[in-house]
Amino acid sequence: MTKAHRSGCPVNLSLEVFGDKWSLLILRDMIFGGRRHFREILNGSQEGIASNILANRLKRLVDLGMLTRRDDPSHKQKAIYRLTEPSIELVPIMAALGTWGSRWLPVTEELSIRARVLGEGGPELWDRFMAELREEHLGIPAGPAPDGRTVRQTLQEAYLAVVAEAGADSSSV
Amino acid sequence: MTKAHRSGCPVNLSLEVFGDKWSLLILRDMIFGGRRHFREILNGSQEGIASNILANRLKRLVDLGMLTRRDDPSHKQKAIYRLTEPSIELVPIMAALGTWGSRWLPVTEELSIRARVLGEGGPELWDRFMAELREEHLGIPAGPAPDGRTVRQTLQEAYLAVVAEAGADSSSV
DNA sequence: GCTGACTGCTAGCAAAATGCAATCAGTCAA
DNA sequence: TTGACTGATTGCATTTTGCTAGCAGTCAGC
Repeated sequence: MTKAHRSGCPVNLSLEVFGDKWSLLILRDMIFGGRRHFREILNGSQEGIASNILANRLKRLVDLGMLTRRDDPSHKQKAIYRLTEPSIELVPIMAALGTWGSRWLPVTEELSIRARVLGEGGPELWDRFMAELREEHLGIPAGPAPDGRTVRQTLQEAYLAVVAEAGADSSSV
Repeated sequence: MTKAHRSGCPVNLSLEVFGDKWSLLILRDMIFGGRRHFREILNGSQEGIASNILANRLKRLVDLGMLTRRDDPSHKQKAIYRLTEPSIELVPIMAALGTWGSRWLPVTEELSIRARVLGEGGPELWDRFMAELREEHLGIPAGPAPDGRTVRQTLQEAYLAVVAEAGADSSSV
């Protein structure tokens, strides 16, 4: 099943895992948006992923060990997708991508504020965020938050502040 | 010509620039391998890019402002591709990708030693490397190297040390 | 001059991936 | 029993990729 790798270079192998247009966006929504169900990801995506692509990518990411899939006890047809340690450790990459994109690309203020806050927080904030993701997805206690708020809450508040300041109408996330 | 963006999210926009299987590898070879000519990239690539894909990607990266193209005075048909400030600032992303890939994927020791050294060097080393790239590609003096060697030389020496230790036959880069 | 290696880059074509819309069978609350 | 919802699947047109071959022009050496 596993196709041969093009090379043993870490950058290349990383690209073989998430070097397509969708995989990293799915992981982004799971990491920052807290999404864990198929429909949550499908409908919550700003970019509008197609359901067949999403199904394909979820399967692939599970096969690659980036996600795990389990049945949701509350609904026999529902599946819960969880991050694994490798995907949790994408946080620094997400931060680097967000910082770079915010600097050089035509980002919108609402959608880049999280990236900026995370980037400015530096490795300490990333570590804290990863600890919280481990608690959420792997059941490993993270301990109390230094400032009483989770990192995701902090990011969300920054986002909401921008939205409120920017104007009136907005609803997502 | 410019197609509409899927969203203003920095991660998404970054992926629209280099979220394919080849663009980032081309930039990797230019950054770490010092390659600046079409054939250098084509033949030096461990992964074996096809010439039409390379031509397409180079054109695209120039259009996007990630590279510049100029004629080589030494040969009327030769072109020199140079990094721009945005692509030079991919160094932290490359470092993060390299660190993550080295930890979680089946990398080869020879091809991952550079990533490890760069990752362990941290932001100071990245800054120094970027300064050297600015000198090389933009003509902005970098000042003397702290230890008398360029970062690329340091990485290359680490690579050669691994190759020498590992066995006998090797030639690339 | 002539040759032969080299320059960036194209052409042709099969295979694979993507995008889009419709649809599926099963589940659950009301 | 209805109707909304679950994670997917199907079919089909379009786009992208991968591979092989080849292009016209350039240059060094003889």
